Amino acid sequence: MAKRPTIHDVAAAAGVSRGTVSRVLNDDRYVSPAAHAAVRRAIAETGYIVNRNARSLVTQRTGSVVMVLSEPHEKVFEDPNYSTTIRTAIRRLGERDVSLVIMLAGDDGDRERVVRYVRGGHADGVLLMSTHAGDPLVDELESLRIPAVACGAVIGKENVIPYAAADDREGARQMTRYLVEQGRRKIATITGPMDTPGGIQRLEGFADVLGRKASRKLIEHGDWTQLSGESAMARLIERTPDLDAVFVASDLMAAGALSTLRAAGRQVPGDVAVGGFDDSSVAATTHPPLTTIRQPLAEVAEETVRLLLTLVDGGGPVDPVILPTRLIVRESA
Amino acid sequence: MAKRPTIHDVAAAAGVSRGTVSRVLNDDRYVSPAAHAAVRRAIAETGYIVNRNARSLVTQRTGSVVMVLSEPHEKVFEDPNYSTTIRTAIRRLGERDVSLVIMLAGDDGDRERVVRYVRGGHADGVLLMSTHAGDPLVDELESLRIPAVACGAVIGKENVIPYAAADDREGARQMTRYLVEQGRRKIATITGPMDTPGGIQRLEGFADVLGRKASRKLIEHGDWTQLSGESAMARLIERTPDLDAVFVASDLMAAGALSTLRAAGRQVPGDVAVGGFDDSSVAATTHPPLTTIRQPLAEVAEETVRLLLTLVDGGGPVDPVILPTRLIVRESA
DNA sequence: TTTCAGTCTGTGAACGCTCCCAGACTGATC
DNA sequence: GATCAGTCTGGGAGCGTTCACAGACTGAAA
Repeated sequence: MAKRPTIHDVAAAAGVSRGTVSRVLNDDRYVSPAAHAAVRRAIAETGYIVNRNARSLVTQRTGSVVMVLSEPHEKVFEDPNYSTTIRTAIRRLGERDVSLVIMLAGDDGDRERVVRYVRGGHADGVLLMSTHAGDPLVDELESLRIPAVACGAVIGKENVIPYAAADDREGARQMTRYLVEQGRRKIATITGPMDTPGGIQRLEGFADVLGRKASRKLIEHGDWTQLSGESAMARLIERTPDLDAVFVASDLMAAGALSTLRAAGRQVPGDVAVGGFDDSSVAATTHPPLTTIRQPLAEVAEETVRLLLTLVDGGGPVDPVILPTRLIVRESA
Repeated sequence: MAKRPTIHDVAAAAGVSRGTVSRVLNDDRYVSPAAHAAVRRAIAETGYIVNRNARSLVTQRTGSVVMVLSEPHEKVFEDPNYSTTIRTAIRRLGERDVSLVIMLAGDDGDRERVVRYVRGGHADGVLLMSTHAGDPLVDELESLRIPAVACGAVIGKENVIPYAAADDREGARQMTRYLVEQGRRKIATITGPMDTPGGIQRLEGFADVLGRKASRKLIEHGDWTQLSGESAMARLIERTPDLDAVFVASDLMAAGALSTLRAAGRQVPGDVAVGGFDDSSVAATTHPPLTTIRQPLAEVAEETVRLLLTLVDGGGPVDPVILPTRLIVRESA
């Protein structure tokens, strides 16, 4: 392979200096139309491409951001929602010619690698995914003063790490209200982990609507996995056999709840109505298909990226963005 | 934030020259134990981290590889299998301190961006995912002579792009044999797209077992999506109402086939046995749970990464790796 | 005519690293 | 004590950019 052309080669081909080429490359002021045209032509002729390493060396900017997935290894991606977010982020960043590096932060070794990466100046910004409350990584990033945003709030850091998120609380209210309207009287809930915004806020929304009817014995906690949905449902029907509805804080857990109910001989929605949350891809494949709350995942991802790019460009402090959810009625409720 | 320490600072702190520090950093020969210790200590004290840009500028190596997802935008990630592959790749690469950049290659604009990225020397290698037959990107990468491997064969380029893959053909044979052993007589199949290895080879395996009984009218094609599974199944039962089994080349399509069968009033597995492929996460949530073929996805991903790193390290030509599949019996067959 | 602001261009000096070469120092061998 | 191979170290050059600055040229205003 022939050696790659450098800015010198372009300058020579265009009959101008390095400086002028650089100015054209960076859309700087003060380049005559003639010089501009000559440089453009020379770039096309030589097939020149800027060397980002050389550029980064002097600008201290990398043209890439890192997405950090803070889940224990086994769980990463278990939630199909990740896919949408990643895809959307790549696309939006790509349009701005920013590339996306993905790193895991499931254990201390991983976290150290992330910190080293960021401290090494290899990313202009950090996009946090599913970061749990108290994650030490957040403090470290904060002290490095690198632009950071989160997709979904970081509990306890809502005022430090800007974020975009779906309106979990209102979404939970929508579903709970719907169950009430359908005439359900004994409504239980299976929540997510209580150190995640989805876990906390979806329970709050549930309680907002039911008030004191949301008794402790009608609440069980899961960890977003299907298996945890199964066992939480089992505990609920054992404790309150006459419940007639359950709001499950994620579709995957709802799928688990459905199998438990089926195994227990309860008809859905005849005996028990089941409401999910997410409108993820499993929602359509369960039997019966899940009535659920759709989160505008793509929009959340887009907003997250927008926030990050604003920060990276020095666009000053930004406010969290909360996007509305929507009830999707299928057959389970 | 204080300016980041450079190799000069470390050298000064250790009382040696830049050259010696660089030698320690790169595990070069000829460094005295004393100098080595002094440098290590100085690195710890100063909190020094190498600047990869500066290093790349001279070594022409980046310490990162790019994963290219060659699917039309809407489809990327639809298949939950992506998640496993990405996660595994990140982890294995991370262990070697190689970072992973993900790019989309769904349209020409995307492809051009990928080529520019690679031509710009920003990656040491390319990991292709689900690349279709005839993708122009492959030729371009070939001409750039950058190490490239694929996760799953690239049709028509099997001898050019090394790959790791599950044994699709044998997997299809396993399932078909199983259906025959269960006493099924009229066995149909829903294939994947015929420009993908999974589409082609799973059909071949099916035909291997059934011989001339695999008549054209028992074959329908899908595009991996659930919807395509639904409609393919509808065409099959219309054309051959007395079929008693169907081998579907992916779990997602099988989920679609299940709903069509249910809507048509056929009992599964009573009237019609359904066999899937992938053992992806949907396989357990369908009703009834899918009997399917498990692909060793994580191992495939690991092998793919290993191949790539071997190439990147100049480890010479490598051979494709084919890994065995396994029948998972649940309830649908 | 002079002055001046505005426009445009070229050049040297970084950025932080690795590579290579020259040279110093060891100890063993002739 | 000279030679030599092996070990170890320092420093100059260069990787491909951007940035700051100096200087040249314009045309309009004083």
